[in-house]
Amino acid sequence: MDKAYEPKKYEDDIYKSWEESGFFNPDVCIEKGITTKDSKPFTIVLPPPNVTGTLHMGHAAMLAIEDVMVRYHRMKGDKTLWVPGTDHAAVATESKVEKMLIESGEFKKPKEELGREKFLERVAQFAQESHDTIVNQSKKMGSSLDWSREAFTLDEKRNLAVKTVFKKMYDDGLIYRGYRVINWSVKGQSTCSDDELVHIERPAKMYYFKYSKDFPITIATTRPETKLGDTAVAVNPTGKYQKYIGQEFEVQDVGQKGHILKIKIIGDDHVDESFGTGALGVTPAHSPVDFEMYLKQKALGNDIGLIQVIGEDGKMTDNAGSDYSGFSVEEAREKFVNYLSVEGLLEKEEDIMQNVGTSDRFKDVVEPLPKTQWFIDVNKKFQIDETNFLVGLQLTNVKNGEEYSLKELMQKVVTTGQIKIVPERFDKVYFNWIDNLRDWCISRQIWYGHQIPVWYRKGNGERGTGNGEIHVGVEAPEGEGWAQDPDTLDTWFSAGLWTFSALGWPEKTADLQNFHPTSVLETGYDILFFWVARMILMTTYTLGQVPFETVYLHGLVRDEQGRKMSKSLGNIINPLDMIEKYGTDATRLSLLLGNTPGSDMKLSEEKIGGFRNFANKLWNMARFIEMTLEAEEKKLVKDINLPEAKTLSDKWILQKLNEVSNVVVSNLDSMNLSYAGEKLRDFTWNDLADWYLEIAKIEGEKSEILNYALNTVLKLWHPFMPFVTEAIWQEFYGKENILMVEKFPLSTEQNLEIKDFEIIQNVIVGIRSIKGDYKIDPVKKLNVTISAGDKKDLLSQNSAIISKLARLENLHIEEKIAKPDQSVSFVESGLEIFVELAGVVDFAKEKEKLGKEIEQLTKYIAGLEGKLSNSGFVSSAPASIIEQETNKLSEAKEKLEKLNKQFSNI
RNA sequence: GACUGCAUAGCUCAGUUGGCUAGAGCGCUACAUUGACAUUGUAGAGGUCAGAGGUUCGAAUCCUCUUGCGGUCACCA
Repeated sequence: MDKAYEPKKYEDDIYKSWEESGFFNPDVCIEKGITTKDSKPFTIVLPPPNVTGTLHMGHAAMLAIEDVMVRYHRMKGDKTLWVPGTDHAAVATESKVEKMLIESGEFKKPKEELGREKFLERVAQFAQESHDTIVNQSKKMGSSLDWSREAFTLDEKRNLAVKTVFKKMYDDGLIYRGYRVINWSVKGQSTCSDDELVHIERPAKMYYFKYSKDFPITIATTRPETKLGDTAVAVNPTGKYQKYIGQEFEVQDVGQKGHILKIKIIGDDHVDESFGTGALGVTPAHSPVDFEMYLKQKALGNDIGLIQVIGEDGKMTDNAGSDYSGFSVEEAREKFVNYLSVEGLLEKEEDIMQNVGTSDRFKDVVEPLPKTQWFIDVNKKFQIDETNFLVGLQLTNVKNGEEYSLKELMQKVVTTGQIKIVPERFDKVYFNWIDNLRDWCISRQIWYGHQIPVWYRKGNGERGTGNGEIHVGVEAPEGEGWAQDPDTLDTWFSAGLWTFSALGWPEKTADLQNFHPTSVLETGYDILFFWVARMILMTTYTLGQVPFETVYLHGLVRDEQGRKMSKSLGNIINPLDMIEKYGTDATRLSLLLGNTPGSDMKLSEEKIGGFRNFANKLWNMARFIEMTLEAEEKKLVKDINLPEAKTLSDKWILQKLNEVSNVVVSNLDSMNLSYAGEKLRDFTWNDLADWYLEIAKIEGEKSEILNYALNTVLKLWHPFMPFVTEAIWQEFYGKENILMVEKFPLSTEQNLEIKDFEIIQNVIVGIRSIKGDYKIDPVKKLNVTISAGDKKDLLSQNSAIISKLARLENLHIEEKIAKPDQSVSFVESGLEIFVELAGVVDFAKEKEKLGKEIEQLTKYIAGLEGKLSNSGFVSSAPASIIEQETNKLSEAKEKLEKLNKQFSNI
C-alpha cells in the first residue's frame, strides 16, 4: 500500500468495477444472491437534475445523501433500487438555448428564424450534451445509480404517461380550459404559475385621483394606466360609500377626448375601508382580485364587463384610447398621470413600498392578463374508484367511492402519517401552502416540453378559444382539419409523475409492482411546493398510492459566510474541483457531516481538506494493520467471525466497536446521517487509531481483532466513503471481492464490561497532563507510584500499557503506599497516582492547584447532597437517576478525602 | 401582514423522551516527531447555553415575553 491515499489513482477504476459488477441493478443482486425477490424493497428515485448545464454543490449534497441511504440498504440486503434521470426543465432549458444562440451571433431571433421543429432540434442537442455531463459528474460522486433504468422527463415513455394522466384528469373534469387573469411574462411571452412568482419589494408611487371632476369617489392605485380599463368601483358593502352601490356612471373623456368609461359601483367585502381611499377601482382584465370580483358580480347577474388595455407585448391596446395605444406601460402611466394632474383630478401622490410578482425564470415583473389557458382544478371533488388503480387503493383512511378534491387528498396522506416529512416542521409549511393553493395553470406558450394532448377543429381558434370540436386523447384524432394545441405543459406536470413514470407507468411493469411506492424522496426544501407537493397530488390521484413514504429535506449549501453560492459573488465551490483536489470521499463527507436535515449548511474548502485527512488516516490505519499482520506472519481474512478478547483492551475495543455499529445502524435507520457519521469518525480516530492501535503495538498478537475491527469499520464507512473503503478492501481481498455488497454489520447484543479499561485510560491521561502542566519534555521518562487499593491486580496486568503510553521509566504499584518525596499526585477512581518530578516540583503551585480542585469538588458535593436530601427529588425522580446521583456522590466524597489528605501533606 | 426557523467555545455545529461539573471538529497555545499516518501525536486555554420571567425535585432542553438574525407564504387597491 502507498504511504498516502491518492483518490485520483483509484476512484475511476473503482467506479468502473462497480458498474461492471452490475450490482447497482437489483435484478443482478437477486441473481447473485445479494438479496432476494422477496426482500424488503428500498427505492429512491433521483430528483432529476435539469438539463441546463452542470451539477453544483446542491446536487453533490443530494447525491451524497441518497447514496449513503442506498448503499446502506443494499448492504443490509434490501432489494435496493436508485433510479437516475434528468429533467427537461422546459422554460429554463428553452430560454438558455435561445440565449446561447443569440450570444453566439448565429441568430437574432432564433425561434422565429429556425421555426419550431429546427429550434427544438437545437434544444434537444443541448439537452443531450448537458445530460452527458450530468451523468459523468454523478458517476464522479460515486453514486450507485442503476443506469440501466435511466429516464428522462421528456422521453417517449414519460410522454405517454403525461398524455395518459392529462386525459384522465380531463375526463374527470379536473383539467379544464378557462378564461382567467393569469401571470404573463412579457419577456418570456408565456404564462407562469403562481408558485413561479418571486415577490420582490420595490418603491412605487400611489396615486389618488378621480375619473372626472363630478365622480363622487376617489380611488387609489399604483398602476394608473390600467385604470383606462376600469369597469367598476368596489366599495365596502357596509361602509361610507354604501349609498352609491348599484349606481352606474358614464364618465366622459378619461385620459383623452372621447374615451368613455362605464363605471358601476359594486359592494364587495374584500374592500378595506381603512386602506387607500376606501374604494377600489375595478380593472377586471389586469388584476386577479378584480377579476374575481368581476366573476362574482357576473354570477349575481351583474356583468360589469372587462376591458383589456394592455396586450401580450406589454403595450397599451386600442381599448386604452388612441392617445395611449401602442405605448409602453411606463409611457402610458406618465402620460395619464400628467393628464390627471393637468385636469386637476390628481389629489395626491404617495411614496410607498410595494410587493410585485416577478417571473422566476425571466426575471421580469409579470403582467396580469386575461387569457384562455388550461388549469387543474384543485378544489373539485371526484370519486375514488379503485378499479382505476394498477394495484388497487392503498391510501390510509381513504375508501372506495368516497369523494375528495386534490387538495384534500394531498392533506390526507400527510395527516394520516402515510407520508412522513423530515424534519417534521415542514408539515406546517406544506399545509399552509395547500390552504392557499389555487387552481394550477399548466399551459405554457413555449415549445420545449410536452405538447398539450388536445386537438381542435371547426370554429376553434388556434388555442381553442371558440366553441368548435375538441379532442383530448393520448393519440391524435382521425380525420381532416385537426390542429394540436401549440402550447406545452408546465415542467412540473411531468415531474409530478416522476416516481411512477420513471418506473414505466402506464405499462404494468414489474418495477412498479416491486418498487412503488418509493421509500424516500430526498430533495432540497426549496422545491417542496414545486415538486414534492405535486408528486403527492399526481400520484395519489393516478395510482391510489403515495409516491413515497418519507420526504427527507436537505438544506441549501452556502459558502462559509452563509451566503448563497452565485456566479456574481464568485463564491461558488465546484464539486468537481473539490473532487480533483481532495477526492470524492472527502467532498462527500463535508456535505454529510456536521449538519442536520432541513437546515442550510455552510461549506468551506477547509472543511473538505479536513476530511481528506481523515480518508488518509483510514488508509494508514489499514496500512498499519496490514503491516502488523505481515510481521506476525498472518493473513487478512475477509470473512472473519467475532474473535475472542484476550486482554482488557481487546474487550474494550470490541465493546466500543459493537456500540458504534449500533449507533450507526439506528441513526441511519432514523436518517440522522450526520450523527451516525460523526460518531463513527470519533470511534475510528480516537478509540481505534489513537488508543487501540497504539496498544496493539505494545501487547502484540492482535491479528484477529485488528482484522475484524478493520473489516467492520470499512463496512460501516462504506456508505459514506465508498471509494477509499473499497480501495482498501480490494487491495486486501482482491478485485473479485466487492465491499459494496458485503453484509452491513448489524447490531448485536453484546455487553462487555469496559469500566476497568477506562480507569487505565484515565491514569495514562492524568500522567500526561501532569507532564504538560509542568512543561516536561514528553520524551523524558518519569517514575510513577500508584497506591492502588483493590485495583492493584488490574493495574499490574496493564502496567506495560501504562508505562509505554505514559512514557514511564519505572512504575510501582502497591496496595497502599505513602506519597514519595518530590512528587505530585492526582486521584482517579479511588487510586492515588504519584508522579515523581525530581527538582521541578513547585509546591506552591501544587498546593494552589489542589486547593482549586478541592474547592470545586466541595461545591459539587454540596450540590449533590442538596439534591439527594431534597424530598421532592427523592420522591419524584426515577430510581435509576437517584442511584446514579448517589454513586456520583460517594465517588466524589472518596476523591475529596484523598485530595484533602494530599493537600495537608504538602 | 400570516406562518416559521435559528441564537451553545474565536469559527462550524452536536447535544434525540427534561437527569452534565455542557461536547466535537476546525482554529489557537505549548511540546513532541526517524517505520501506519506532519494529510501526525500529546496536552492546554476557551462557554452566566441571547436576555427576562415561569413550569418542575431538576431546564441548554418545556411554556411566555423581549432582543437580534434568517426563511416561506400573502390579492392590500
